[in-house]
Amino acid sequence: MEQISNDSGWRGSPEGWLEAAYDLLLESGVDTVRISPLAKKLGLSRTSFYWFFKDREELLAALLTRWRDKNTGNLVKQAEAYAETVAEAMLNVFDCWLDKTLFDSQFEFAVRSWALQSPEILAEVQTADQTRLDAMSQMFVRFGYEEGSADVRARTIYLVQIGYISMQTREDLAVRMKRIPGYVEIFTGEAPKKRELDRFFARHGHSAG
Amino acid sequence: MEQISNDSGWRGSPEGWLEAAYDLLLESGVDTVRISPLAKKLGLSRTSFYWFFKDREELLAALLTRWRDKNTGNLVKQAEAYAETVAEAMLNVFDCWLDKTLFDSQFEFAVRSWALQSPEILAEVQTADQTRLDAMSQMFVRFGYEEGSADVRARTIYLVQIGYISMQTREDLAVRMKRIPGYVEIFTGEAPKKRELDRFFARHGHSAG
DNA sequence: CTCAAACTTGACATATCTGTACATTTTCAA
DNA sequence: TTGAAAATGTACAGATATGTCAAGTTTGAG
Repeated sequence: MEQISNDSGWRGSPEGWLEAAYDLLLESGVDTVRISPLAKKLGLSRTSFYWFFKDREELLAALLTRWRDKNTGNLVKQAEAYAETVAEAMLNVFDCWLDKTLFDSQFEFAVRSWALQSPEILAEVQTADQTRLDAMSQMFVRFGYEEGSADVRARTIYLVQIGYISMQTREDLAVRMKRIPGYVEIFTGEAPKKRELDRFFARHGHSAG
Repeated sequence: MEQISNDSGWRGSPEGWLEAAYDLLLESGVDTVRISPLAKKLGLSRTSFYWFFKDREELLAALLTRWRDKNTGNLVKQAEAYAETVAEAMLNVFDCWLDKTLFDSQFEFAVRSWALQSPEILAEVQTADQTRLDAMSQMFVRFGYEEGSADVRARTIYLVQIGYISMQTREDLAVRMKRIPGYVEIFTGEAPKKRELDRFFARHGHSAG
């Protein structure tokens, strides 16, 4: 009855348009997410778009929902995951920064840029920030850090990542991995144990340096 | 011969258009920096713009030059400023984050968002990042930190700030001040001395909490 | 095979931007 | 006070976007 699949003979589909919109958003920002170029890209008539979406706004709203569902959810999950030590807990969070299936950095940046020109989007982003920061702060509290210290540490980790995203650097995985122990030490105040790092590296298909 | 002042009888001026463009850029991103709206805002005819600038591109280039001249310059200067201890050096850098005359955060964010849709701007931003990171890394080296550690610490400070900018939070100065000692401790690995903090707080018209 | 629903399209009406040409007004300086 | 330079405005031509409509085509279920 409610087939959402696309290989059912029809050329267009809500998903098709959404996917194309997503690509364009990441590539060059919301302002370039317009129906005409999208249609050209998909090789479809521009007006066929209106069969699936009421208007451009509805498409953008769908894009935002996609972002909300993915990034915040996984980050919170990782912050709450079981760990024996703070270092391990932190590395669980780090998983997000290295695994695209957990956290989509480019999407994140695109949405944040979008927020610049839309108060509604800004509100969404700030709600997400708060949720994420709370989850991470709680993580530190769980390991005995005092409330205020936990807050600053959670902020530091989060801000470093948001900053990293905002720098739009595309560096080698190896280069980033080399910095991981340093970050863990700065963030927790103590050096991570070798076996904690090994487990982390293994998880990301990287042999310990 | 080359009067650049604006109160010389003429309504328009390159500076007037640039200023308006700057305002709009910070408010709602590059894409909204268009000549028509600018003209409306200034109460001038749209076409009179072309007396001062060849085209829209030239206006945007001027905007970029303004950014480059301000933000990177001051940050590097603060990182190189004299200090007796690391904590003090770091607080010198922190000056940038709290003093709008030293570093324009909103401008910074707007330019970074702009980079999303323009490879040339992206290249500019990445050059700036490298210059700034180098200056801060050098700062740590000056205080005896080992090269690798200095790099990660410089990155941490910088990324936290870029992240903060990207979060677009407009919080109370008092709230931010309360976190300063925590940040210094995380970034340098040791707590700042009371008199270092006092001097910093005084500089920013804030009585020690 | 057929028919209705699912989908596609081209034409239309409208809006907003861009840059150029040229005529007009304003200002300052001789 | 007058005239050239500086600045502004009106009109035009072109590009690109938006959304609606009515008429078409494709698809799968019966």
